Amino acid sequence: MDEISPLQRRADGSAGPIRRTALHDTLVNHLRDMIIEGDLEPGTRLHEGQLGEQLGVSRTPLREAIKYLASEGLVELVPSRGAIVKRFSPKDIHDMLTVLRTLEELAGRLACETATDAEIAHVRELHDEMIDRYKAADRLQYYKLNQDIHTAIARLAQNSSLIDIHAMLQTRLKRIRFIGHEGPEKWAAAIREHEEMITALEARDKDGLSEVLGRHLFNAWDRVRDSL
Amino acid sequence: MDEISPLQRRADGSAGPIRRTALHDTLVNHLRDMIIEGDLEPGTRLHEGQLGEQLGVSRTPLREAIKYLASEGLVELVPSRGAIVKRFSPKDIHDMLTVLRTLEELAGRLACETATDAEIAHVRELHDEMIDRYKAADRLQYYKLNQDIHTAIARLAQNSSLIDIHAMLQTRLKRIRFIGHEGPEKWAAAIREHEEMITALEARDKDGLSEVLGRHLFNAWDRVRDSL
DNA sequence: CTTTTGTATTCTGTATGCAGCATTTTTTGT
DNA sequence: ACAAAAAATGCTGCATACAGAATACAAAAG
Repeated sequence: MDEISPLQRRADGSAGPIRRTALHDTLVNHLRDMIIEGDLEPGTRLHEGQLGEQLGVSRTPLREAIKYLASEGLVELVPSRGAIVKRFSPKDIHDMLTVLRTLEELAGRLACETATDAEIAHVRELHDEMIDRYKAADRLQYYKLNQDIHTAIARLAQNSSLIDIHAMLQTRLKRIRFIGHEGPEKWAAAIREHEEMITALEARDKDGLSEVLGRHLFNAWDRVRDSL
Repeated sequence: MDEISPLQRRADGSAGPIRRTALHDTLVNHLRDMIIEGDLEPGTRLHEGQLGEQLGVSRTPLREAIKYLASEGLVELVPSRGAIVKRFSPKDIHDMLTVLRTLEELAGRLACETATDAEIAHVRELHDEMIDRYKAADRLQYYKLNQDIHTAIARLAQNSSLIDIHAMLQTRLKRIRFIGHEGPEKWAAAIREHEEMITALEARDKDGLSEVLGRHLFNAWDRVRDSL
C-alpha cells in the first residue's frame, strides 16, 4: 500500500484554525473511504501505530474512529488483536442486497406518496445528468450519480430510519460496486431500468416504481455475482 | 440518578483476573442497558469523568464505547460538548416501526422457505412459554419472550444483514416498548396475533405469516402512540 | 436593574506512557 | 536435526496527563 494523504492538519507551519469539522468525523470518513476505495483490503489489520503515523494522528482518536466503524460493520474487532477490515462473502452481499431491495421497494412506495413535485424534479435532474455521463462513458461519475439517485429516492420517503439504514447498506456495498464493472449490454439494461424508474416516479406510480426498484437491485446481484 | 452498579472490576482489593470478556463489549452492553432501561434518560449528557468514575473505568475505553453507541444511533455526538442520549420523536418511532414492519414481513416470507422443522419447533416452545407468562400476567418475562420470538423469526430467515438491522431496530425501540404498557384488551389482541403467527409459521404460509407480522407491528404503533 | 465583558472553572479532545497478551525467534534437550 | 520450551519483541488495551474550547460566574458599565 502506497502513499496515503495525511489529514488536513498543519500541512504547513501556519496553524490557522483550518479544521472546521471535528477530527473524529474527518477520521471516520477518511478511514471509510480508504476501505471503500480499496486502500485497505479486506482482511487487512488496522495497525494503530503505523496508521496513526500515516494520518498524522495519535492512537486515541484513531481507536475511537475504528470503534465507530466497527459498529457500522466495516471493520471487525478481534479482542487483543485489534481491528481488521471486514471480508464479505458472496452470501453476505446477497443478503445485503435482499434487504436493500426490500427497503428500496418501501422507499419507492412512500416516495410516490410524500414527495413534492420539486423534489421529483430534482431527481429528474440527477437522472438526466447521469444519462449524460453514461453517453460519455464516464463510469466513475455515472456510478456516483447512480448512487445519488438511489439515495435521493430514499430521502423522498421522508423516513429517517429508512434513510439511515439505506445509507449504511449503500456504504457497505459501495466497495463491491467499485469492482462490479458490468459489460455494455448490462449497463444499457441498467439504464433502461433507470428510465422506467424516473417515469414511474413522475407518474407517482407506487407499484410501478417499487417493482422496477426491486428488479433493478435483483439484476444488480446478477451483475456482480461473477466477480465475487 | 441513583446508585449504578460498577462493572466487575476490583470491587475489593483483590485484583484477581476476573475479566474474561473484553472491557469494550462489557461497557457497550452496560451503557446500552442503562439507556434502554431509562437510567440515562433522553437528553442526558454522558459526563465522561463522572460516568467513568461510577463504572470504575477510565475515560479512554468509555469514550470508545460511546462512539460505538453513537454509530448505533443510541447517542448523539455534539462537537466539543460530548454525547447526549438521543431523543426520539413520535415520528422517529413511527419511521422505525415502518422499516421494522417491512423487514419482519420479509423475514416471515424467508423464514417459511428456509427454516428447518426443528427451528420452527423452537419458536413454538418460545411461544408456548410466552403464553404461560401471559396467563401468569408476568409482563416483564412476557416482553422478553415476545422480543425473543421476533428475533428468532428474523434469525430463521438466515440473512445476516436482516438479523443485524432487525436487532438494531429492536434495540432502539426497546426503550419505547418499556413504556408502552397496553391495557388488557390490547394485550389479548397481541396474543391472538401471536397465535396466528405461530400457526402460519408451522404451516409455512409465507403470505399469512408476513401479513400477520406486519399487522402486529402496525398495531404496536397504536399501542404506544398514546404514551408518546 | 439589565446588559455586557472579563475571568475562572469544568469538560472535552488529543497525546503519551505503561502493563499485559500474542506471536515469533532463539535456545536447549533429546 | 527436530521438537519443545523459554525469552524477546511488538502490539493492543487501559490509564493518565495536558491543552483547548465552552460555559458559568462575577464584576463593571449603561
